[in-house]
Amino acid sequence: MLTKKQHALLVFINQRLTDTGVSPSFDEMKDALGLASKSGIHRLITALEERGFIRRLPHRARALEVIKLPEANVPKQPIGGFKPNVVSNNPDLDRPAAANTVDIPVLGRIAAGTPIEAIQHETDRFSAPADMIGRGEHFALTIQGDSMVDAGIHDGDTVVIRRSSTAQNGDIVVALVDDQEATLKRFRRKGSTIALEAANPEYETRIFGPDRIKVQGTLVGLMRTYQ
Amino acid sequence: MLTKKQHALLVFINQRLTDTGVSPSFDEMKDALGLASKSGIHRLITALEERGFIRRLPHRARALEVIKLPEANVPKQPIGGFKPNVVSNNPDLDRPAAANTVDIPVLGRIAAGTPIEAIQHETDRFSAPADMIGRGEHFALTIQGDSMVDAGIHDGDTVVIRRSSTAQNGDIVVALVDDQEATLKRFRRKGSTIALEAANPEYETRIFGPDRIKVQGTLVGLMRTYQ
DNA sequence: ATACTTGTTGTCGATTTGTTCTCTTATTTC
DNA sequence: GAAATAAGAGAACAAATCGACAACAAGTAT
Repeated sequence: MLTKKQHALLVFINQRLTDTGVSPSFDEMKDALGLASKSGIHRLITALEERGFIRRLPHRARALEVIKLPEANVPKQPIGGFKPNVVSNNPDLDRPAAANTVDIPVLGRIAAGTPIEAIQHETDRFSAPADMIGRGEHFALTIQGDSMVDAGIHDGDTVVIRRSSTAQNGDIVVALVDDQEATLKRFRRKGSTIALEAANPEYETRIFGPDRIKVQGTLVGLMRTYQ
Repeated sequence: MLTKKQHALLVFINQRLTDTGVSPSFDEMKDALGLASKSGIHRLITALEERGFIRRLPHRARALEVIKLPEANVPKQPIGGFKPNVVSNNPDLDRPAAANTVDIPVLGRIAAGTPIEAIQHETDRFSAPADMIGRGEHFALTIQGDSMVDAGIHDGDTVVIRRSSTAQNGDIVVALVDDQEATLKRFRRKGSTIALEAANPEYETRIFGPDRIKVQGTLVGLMRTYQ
């Protein structure tokens, strides 16, 4: 899963994080790996993020977070090492995700109105109540736009989606149109075409040939925070 | 995840909070970090809040709360350390289990339409994401009726309420009318009267004298499950 | 041969940090 | 309740630190 360099960097980042609580900067990482420039680090970080080992806030300094470690039993037991009262240096990792919640990734924003872009990388994590999650793979998205207001889905809401490539008539789904735009709409199959209906009279229902639409998942939950 | 300064400030705030139970003021933080001005503190606080380490009440003095600490196992065990009859003033931190959730009671159903009855006893428990919960006591209710649909609150939704006896104009609140009926409505004070507005043209706004209404809490979150 | 990983150099713009000041809002005090 | 004081919010400026990225070269495994 990881190359040596990627692994080495991940271990270093984790080390620093658990030791000091402060993310290393690109320069510090560069020195730690004995490189002459930060560019290599940049690529390694991108790769680690892509593979889901770390998360970072874009355009923020020292904003790295390790979200999982490679299964490898990194023999990190420092020889005389002992860890005072700390079971793990990364509680988020071993906790089988709290009794009644399931930790799922937030994969970005999705247009309820005019589609913006396909689903991106993980941008955050989110704990959803277990009873909202059935079996299968789930993820969350943040709603942008108001095309689904009549279904009680407002701008800024977070929706929980169960990954699935099929849908029943009437389901609200995340659909990928022409492998390009992802949008949240009500799914309806009409004869040999597929209609994506908004839940807002100001938006029109769009009808496509079945080959232009790929269902990414179906809506299973919604959360909103006021204030 | 944090820069040195952010980390240093977070540690300081946590220190003060666990030592004295009182948030440090911006000036005290400024002195603690050896700065000449509070502005820097302001930005650091903003960054910490953005990263989810602290929470604060806007426009309130000394209203900080640490909601998580960096993974670092800061060896903060005061040498002869002992904790005076306080397990911790920050339950969120020692609770080893529940990741980012807070367990709150569900106190029954509430009418969004015609009020049914006052809030009953606990009927269930519910795990809400921590970021939905601010400070204070919270509880959940299940919505019955459709008087708030235009606010995106539908029949069957679960709402999270922060217990409070006051509300700002425009807040959605749980109001007890004549000590009898509990209802979820938008709160608006008009002169010496209180208006409870539905978010559905089919329902009328009801206006009461201030002595007939008791605010029970304000709406802070909403969850819905499809399927 | 081809694709991928790794190293390096160097540029450019963004973020972080420290300061000074001004304003608005809370909290106290009289 | 009014005035005085304490806090917090935030704009503006400068300097240092940082991260994003393009381009080119070299090593490696398929």
